[in-house]
Amino acid sequence: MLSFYNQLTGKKERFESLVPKIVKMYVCGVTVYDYCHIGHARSALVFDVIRRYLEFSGYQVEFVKNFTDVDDKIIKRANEQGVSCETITAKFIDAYDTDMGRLGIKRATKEPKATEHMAEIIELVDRLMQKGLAYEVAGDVYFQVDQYQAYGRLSKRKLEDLQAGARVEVDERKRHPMDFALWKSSKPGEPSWDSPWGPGRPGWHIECSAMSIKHLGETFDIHGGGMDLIFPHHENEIAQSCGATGKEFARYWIHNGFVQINQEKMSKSLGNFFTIREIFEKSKWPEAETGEMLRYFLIGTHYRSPLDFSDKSIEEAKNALNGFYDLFKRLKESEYRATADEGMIEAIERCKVAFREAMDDDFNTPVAIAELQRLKSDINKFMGQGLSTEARKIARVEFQLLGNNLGLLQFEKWQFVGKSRSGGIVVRPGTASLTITTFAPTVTVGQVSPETELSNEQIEQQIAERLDAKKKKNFAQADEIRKSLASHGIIIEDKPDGTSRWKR
RNA sequence: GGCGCCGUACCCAAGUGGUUAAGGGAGCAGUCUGCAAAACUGCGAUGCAGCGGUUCGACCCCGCUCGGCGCCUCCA
Repeated sequence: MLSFYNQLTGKKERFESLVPKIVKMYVCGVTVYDYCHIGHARSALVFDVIRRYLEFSGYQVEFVKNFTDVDDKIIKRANEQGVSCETITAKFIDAYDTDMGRLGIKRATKEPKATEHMAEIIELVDRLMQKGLAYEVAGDVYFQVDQYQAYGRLSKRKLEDLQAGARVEVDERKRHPMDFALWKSSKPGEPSWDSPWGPGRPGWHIECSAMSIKHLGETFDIHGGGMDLIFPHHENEIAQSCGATGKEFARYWIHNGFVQINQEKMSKSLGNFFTIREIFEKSKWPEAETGEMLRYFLIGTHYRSPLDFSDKSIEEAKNALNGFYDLFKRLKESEYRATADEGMIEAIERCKVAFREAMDDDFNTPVAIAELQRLKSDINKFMGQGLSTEARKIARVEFQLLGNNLGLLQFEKWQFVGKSRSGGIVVRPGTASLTITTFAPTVTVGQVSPETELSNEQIEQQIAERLDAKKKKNFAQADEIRKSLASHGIIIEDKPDGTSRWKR
């Protein structure tokens, strides 16, 4: 039985969907005014894995992930560049799709945009006005926080506490300092829509309420996003939605932890972030492999814990994944013995159970991965005893099936070709706190191997020559070829039958 | 000021009131191999920041201390 931590209740709870076999899930996407960084990648990935696992568990998942395409930052960016907001948003939505695609993140079933839901947004604001939960001041509409008794139930804060520490200047026109904008009157030159309160645009929080209600209904199962959205964004969404409908909004709330650099939150204001595309561009590995390494690294830590990004962690992920792909390569080789077939089947069954237990327990991906590692090790042992060709195929399929939950182990093989070897990611730590705030992280060359690439044909040619030398017991020459290939990053593995396999 | 999180071996990282504290990476030793690689085997925290307390028993519960961080403002 699946259970996971519900931020709303502050406890790990057994999950039961509102409608049997169907899960309705809404996740806050991004504001499209810039390229996504690894923090965005983590969030998208966490919910991608959750979605995959829910599907694996037999649910049909209605997964809505929005794009915020009306916002101050977008307007600012458009003005800076002298282009329209649409130009900016179209560009970064496109970039989002590309970057997330490279990480193997599946598309949501619906990806609504705020600008396409003005009617629903206005209607929702109007409902709140009708109910006396909102008020208008000179074309702006605010939600009146103290009219919603349960305000603070998600973030576990009291209205009084919030006021005490408020660092923002209080807008005198508000009835309560924490009241937030549902509708903002537009200034000249800003995107605007007609409304009962004059031309304007929606506040940040209302779009998510409007879109989730429209696409998933007034009450739905799961709402997710980054930790930082708990307050005020999600708190406000709850207030607006419940206020308007009088019903429960999302029943389970899931929030992912941050990606950090040198123990600090990765953020634009600290200037310590890496964009996803910059990592792909600077990676010394091909795109598909880089994507899988990143994925492995990002889900190697439980989704609610912080995780520190570094070049070393990517390298570790690569080495860990290599173990699987090395095994897969050997699983493809034929064998007539079936000595250990039975044991292998047992091991696979054990792994399946353990894998599910791990994922059922608050989506514990690190443990799920550990189970796959254990299976890898088991199968290596069985292979030494003798696994039939059929058993080998079964093993490969099982890795693929379980790995699919994590979006891992789906490739036929890892192929380190077609990309120049001149990248690598290095995270340079700041030396003092003062440095860190102004520190711009650099993505630079890691391990440089300036050797020119060899084509597969060239490599095969060399290996044939070496084989020949070996047959003639000319080991000196054979070793010479091995050394030469090694200098190009090619590793040769001799098989028992005298032939060789190789890898980059 | 309010709310909250974290501190597990060289590194990453699970975990739990009572088995041998998962798994990975790196390292070392061995088996195998013409050499090598891979694989396999073994080694690696008498201890889970520190100090107290509760308990028959705590890494896990409580308190304090030290260290690091997050939210309360746009933020994945």
